[in-house]
Amino acid sequence: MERDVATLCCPPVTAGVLGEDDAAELAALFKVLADPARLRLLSMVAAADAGEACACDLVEPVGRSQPTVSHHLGLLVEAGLLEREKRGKWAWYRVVPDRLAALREALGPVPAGPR
Amino acid sequence: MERDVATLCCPPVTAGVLGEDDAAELAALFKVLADPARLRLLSMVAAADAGEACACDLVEPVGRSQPTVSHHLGLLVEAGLLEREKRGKWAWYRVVPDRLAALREALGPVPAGPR
DNA sequence: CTTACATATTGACAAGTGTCGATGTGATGG
DNA sequence: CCATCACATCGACACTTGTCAATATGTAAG
Repeated sequence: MERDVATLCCPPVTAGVLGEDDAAELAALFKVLADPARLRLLSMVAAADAGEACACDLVEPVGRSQPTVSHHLGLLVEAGLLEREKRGKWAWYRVVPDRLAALREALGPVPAGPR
Repeated sequence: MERDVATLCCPPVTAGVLGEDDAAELAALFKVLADPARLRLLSMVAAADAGEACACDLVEPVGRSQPTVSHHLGLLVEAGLLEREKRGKWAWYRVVPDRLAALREALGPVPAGPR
């Protein structure tokens, strides 16, 4: 069984020097976002009608083969960025907003907090 | 000359479906963050005393060879996340906060605005 | 059961990437 | 000049990764 990325996450980058382990964990998360196909899939699910999208509706617009799309969706789920629910023969995906927020905070503290 | 990543950046992921080109550009940026050594270097420069750090002080703590560190710093500069200034025989690096902020916003709109 | 369909898994391969040793480039100091 | 130091570039190599065709798994319909 390989390293599970989806557990916790994200000591902020701008505050303090990251240790090798924290850095590796964060890097693994960014690696999931470091692919055009995955970013497009993520945005497609985020823009879907009821907040969820069927895999069957993602294959054609993303312009990759069905196995490739399934592979990318699997990585996004493993990283905790998407949730999968199987209904009948279809697989439905939703974004996990908290996970995205955590990633965002890892890039620095809140932008401009009122004091 | 290859694709320069440091020009503009970042149509947000959560609003609308990304096109292949925008996705590729964003992915290229995330790819730079998708490495433990680079994340550590970034955090080290961010945590440096006067807001800048000499490359000579980064090699040992990051635990990689000098050429490897130079390579990673070069990628961070090319991505616009760091600025380099040569003074004498030393190279000094500063973070580019706007660039980090842009990346953060690409992960979604502002977290939770007071209504 | 059989067929059809949606999705996941496997195997294979080309391309990309992190790493280091060796070497190149410039600046500083004798 | 010549030696030294800081940094960048080059060449090579092991390892990772995105991709697809083929196949397996599982569900629904007849």
